[in-house]
Amino acid sequence: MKKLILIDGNSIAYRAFFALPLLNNDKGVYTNAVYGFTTMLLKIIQEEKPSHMLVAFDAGKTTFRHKTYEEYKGGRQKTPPELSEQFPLIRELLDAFNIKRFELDNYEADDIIGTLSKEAEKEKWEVKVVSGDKDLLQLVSDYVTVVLTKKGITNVESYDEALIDEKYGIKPNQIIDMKGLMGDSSDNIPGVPGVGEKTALKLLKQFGTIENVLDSVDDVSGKKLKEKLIENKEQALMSKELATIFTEVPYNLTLDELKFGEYDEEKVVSLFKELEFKSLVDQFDTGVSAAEKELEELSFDVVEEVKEEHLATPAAMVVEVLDENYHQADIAGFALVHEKGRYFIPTETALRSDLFVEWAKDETKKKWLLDAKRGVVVLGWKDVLLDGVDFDLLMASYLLDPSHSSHDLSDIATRKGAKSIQADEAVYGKGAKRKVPETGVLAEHLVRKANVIYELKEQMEEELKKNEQFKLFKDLEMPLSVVLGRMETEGVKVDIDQLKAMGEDLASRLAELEKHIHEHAGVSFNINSPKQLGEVLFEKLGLPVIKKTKTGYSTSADVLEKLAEDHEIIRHILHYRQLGKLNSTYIEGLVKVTHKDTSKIHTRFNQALTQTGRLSSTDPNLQNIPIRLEEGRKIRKAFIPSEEGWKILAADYSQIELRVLAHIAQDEKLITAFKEDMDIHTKTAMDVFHVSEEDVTSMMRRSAKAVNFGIVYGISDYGLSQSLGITRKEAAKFIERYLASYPNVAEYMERIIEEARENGYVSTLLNRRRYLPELTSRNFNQRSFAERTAMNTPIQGTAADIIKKAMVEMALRLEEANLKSRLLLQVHDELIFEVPPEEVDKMMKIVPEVMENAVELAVPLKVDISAGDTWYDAK
DNA sequence: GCGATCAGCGG
DNA sequence: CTTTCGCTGATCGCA
Repeated sequence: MKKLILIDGNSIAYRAFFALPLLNNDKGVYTNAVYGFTTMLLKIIQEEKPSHMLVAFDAGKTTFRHKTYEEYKGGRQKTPPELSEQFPLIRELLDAFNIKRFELDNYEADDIIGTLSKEAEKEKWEVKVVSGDKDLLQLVSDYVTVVLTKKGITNVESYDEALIDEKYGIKPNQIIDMKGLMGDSSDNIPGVPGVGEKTALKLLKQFGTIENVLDSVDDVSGKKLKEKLIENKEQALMSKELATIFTEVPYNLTLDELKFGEYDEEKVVSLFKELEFKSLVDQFDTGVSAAEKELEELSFDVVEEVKEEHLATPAAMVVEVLDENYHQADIAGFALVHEKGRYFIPTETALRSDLFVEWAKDETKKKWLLDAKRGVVVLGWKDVLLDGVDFDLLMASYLLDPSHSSHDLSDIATRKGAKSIQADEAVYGKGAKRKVPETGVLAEHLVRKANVIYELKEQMEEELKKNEQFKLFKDLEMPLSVVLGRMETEGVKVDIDQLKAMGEDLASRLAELEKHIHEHAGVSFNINSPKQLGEVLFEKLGLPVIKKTKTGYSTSADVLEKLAEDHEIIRHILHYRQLGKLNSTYIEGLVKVTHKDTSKIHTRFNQALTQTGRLSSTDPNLQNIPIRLEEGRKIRKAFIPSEEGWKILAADYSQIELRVLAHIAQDEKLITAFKEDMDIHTKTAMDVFHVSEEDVTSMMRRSAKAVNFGIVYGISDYGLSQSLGITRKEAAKFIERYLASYPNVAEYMERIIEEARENGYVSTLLNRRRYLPELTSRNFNQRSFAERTAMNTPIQGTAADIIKKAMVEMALRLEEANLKSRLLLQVHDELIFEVPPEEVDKMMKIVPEVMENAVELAVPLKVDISAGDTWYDAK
């Protein structure tokens, strides 16, 4: 049975506004109407569990009713600004809940609601109309009830025909007659003077309709009343007309589009947080989360010995690892769900079973997982090969919408309307308290997880196909996860002794620097504490305060550099910072994660995190090993091949993002520049400053480079001003000049924003998507950010697509050619391999060829490659 | 033991 | 008032 809720948005917002004191959040935004609206909404959702929902709003000031009666709604107080500023927030709220909202020029919310309720009624849907306006009662029928607010906002009363009869003694369709007679001061509907509710009802009980009253006016008792009725005949009829809800509003919605159900819980909670609806955040976290929902019964078997019947294809599979870091981690257990049943298999039972191990490595046995790489790698460490991964729910969820910060199975289940399951955190606990629960609890949880994967596979693939992302999913990200898994498991060899030697050197130099700094300061303090350092510099030494953070003085490097002339201590501090960073993050950090026996580092690439499609690397992050300063670059000397005599080979795309930009903007100037393999920053300087190549100064090139940098990373004029040390205005002018020099780029920037606003998302060459709802935000910062994102994501994302494609292709080539060379790392535009000496020449040819031909663009892709004994030497 | 804050590395 | 991101480490206040 379908159940449609129709909400009179304006009416409820008004009610909420006047019912509640003027709350505001710490940014000074009034939120009381939003709050009231939200509580009402949550209550309705919880109590009514609607399948469909719509909130209607009044559109402009005038409606078709004004043609009938100019003074319609005349004399009304203007909407207080404290309320009108809350409407955009209410809209945002509804969007977060994925509730359709609708307004239409010339019509009131009532008319929209009336039209849709009639429509739904025809389909025999149950309809609930929510409003504070009694006018709506005219819509009540066998299928339609009207919920009116009584006092406050959540105190409501549901009107069906019986209740209307009880209260007024009339039928719903007589409400308009009642209004016609008695009028409505709030809408400035005149009615018949002297007739109030009592008289109106009395007349209607006797005559049924206004028309009948007027026709039989002679039978009306009371001389005065009779006169008034005759005198105001036209006015009464007009008033009835005004009060009549128009039920044939032209609209372009189908009832199905009003479907309510899936929405982004995170988005809602984050909006609540922004609005400071603390109680709602709490209530929401527990009240709507899967944890509190009653879980349906689910039968399953605990496998004691793996038999044929436990293994089928396709099968949803859970390989549970509690440690966040899955390298060399313990497996808590397995679950399999397929057509033959649902099973929990204890770790040992599975791993000692030849049947299971054979099934796992059989690529014809299709497995569906969440985070396949995790499963593959953890089993790999136990020498169990997992092949035949046919579907990865994590990748699917990420590609469909990368914006979700959690791709925890319970969150995906909630979002996608699958059977709800408990969050891992609720089952295992978090932080130090995280532990494996008793077997029964664990088994059930894992089986439920596998069950959800099984349930969602088709739906997710359909969604991917609908978005034309299936190829991206199946031919790029899925194979890539296998490649990444191998890279992670292989690891990178580290010369630990060298690392330690560098550490000792750094430690002694740091001690020396510390001594100097304390002497200069005349006091011993912790240099690593920005708080203490700030006190010393700005209070004790009285240096000028250049920038403040929200908790105190800023002591960041750019601030310190400005103070370098003022005091000798600054140089030492900067140097201390530099060495300290190297020592703690890179030396100590890397030593800590280097495997004792093998001297290898196993990072993890997160393939489902960034909004642009880039990878990230953790535990440790091997994508930010120093290179710019020689001192730091030396760290790379410690990254060595894992086998004697092998080489490290590094291949990086030259200016891949700007080449991608040239391609998508189809900018002839840029395309030519790349075809001729010019130095792109020099070229940009030439174009922006209108000078010839010889006249480009280093300052010009630096500025041009910063602008190019800004284009690639989507920074603001403020960001550019910071990086160039100029004013925001000057930075804005630079950008302007850049865009004037490359009109096609300017056109692209405008086009992509427009397109994103229309579609709600931007996409990359290979159809990766990023949704940008903030493009319509009323908040300048949010909107500007979304606009820069719209411009930048197709560029950075396409570059990510390209290198990912090259990686998959490369893995294939290595296998086909039976090469021993191994891909070790990816650093956004760079691939690092280790290569046996006899393959170096071959690889120096193959790698650039594969990378440069990963896709075909309007410009050539260029790859620089070099080999050396260490990562440092591969430059 | 945890989260917030500041700082700094890479692309 | 806040302006590429993602990751890590040190400090500090709080429980």
